[in-house]
Amino acid sequence: MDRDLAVFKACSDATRLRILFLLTERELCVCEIMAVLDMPQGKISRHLAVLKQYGLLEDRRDGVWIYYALATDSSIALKYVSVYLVSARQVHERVQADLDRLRGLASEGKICVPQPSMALLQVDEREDPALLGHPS
Amino acid sequence: MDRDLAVFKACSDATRLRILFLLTERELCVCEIMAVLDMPQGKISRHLAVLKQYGLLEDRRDGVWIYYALATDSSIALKYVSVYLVSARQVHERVQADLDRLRGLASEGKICVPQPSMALLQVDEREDPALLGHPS
DNA sequence: TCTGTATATTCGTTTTTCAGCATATAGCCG
DNA sequence: CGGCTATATGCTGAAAAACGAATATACAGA
Repeated sequence: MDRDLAVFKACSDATRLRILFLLTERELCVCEIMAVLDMPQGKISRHLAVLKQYGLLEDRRDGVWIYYALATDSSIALKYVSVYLVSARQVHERVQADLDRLRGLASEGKICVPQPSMALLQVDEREDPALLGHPS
Repeated sequence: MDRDLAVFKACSDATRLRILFLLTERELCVCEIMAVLDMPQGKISRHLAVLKQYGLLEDRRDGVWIYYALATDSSIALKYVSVYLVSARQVHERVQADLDRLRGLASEGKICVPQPSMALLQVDEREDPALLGHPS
């Protein structure tokens, strides 16, 4: 039961709930979540750490980036929460807005794939965000 | 989404989760919950108030006693939590123990139904808990 | 109206949680 | 190695949550 309790604790914060909804779309790296929610990096990282510690998320490293994804049912409660997330994501406006923003980032080419370092780009080119492999 | 968040906040406390599991059995009055969980009255009342405020419970008064029951789906999250509660109650040992204790109280006649006041009973009879309409 | 019981609520304190800021770690690439 | 970037973590203060103990309210019955 403690494991289930941990799941509910993990879900009982607005930021974490928004993150969970975002991750129903696909796995995401920290900077993508930062960009969508427009929150400072430390805050996002800490919430991700909580979600991972409580068993809701798994992470994998790809070079410099760390991708987080919804964990595959590690407790009874998580199973039901997962179904809830998928069902409710079409209903809540704020979630819809977050998902739209995420897709917007992706279509602009701001996706987390290994790209040449920003340091390689000329200063002038930095003004065009489409050229960047990553959001700042 | 705020309503769903409230549901998760309500579930993110061990005592409240135990209360919710108990209420999957049937509606209960405060003193029954007190007896099963063996916790002080003020604590139980406050947690019930939180659960009610967050929309998970409804209450009705019957004379001196106030019965609490699971609310009928007031939000998306609550719908899934309700299904979770019913599914998980057979799995968790602590929940089983609580439910057993509840049924034990009921079979001993310690049920919340209007009964003659304890003051009416002779002092000697009080020693036999089966004679009491209510747990103390 | 007075007594006793069931429940709610207030108060003061302790614990937990969260945010912001700064700093540390780790990987990439030159 | 050294610089840059992505991410994690430590610290501190503020806000929220939870508790125990005491008090208040509401109802029943004589």
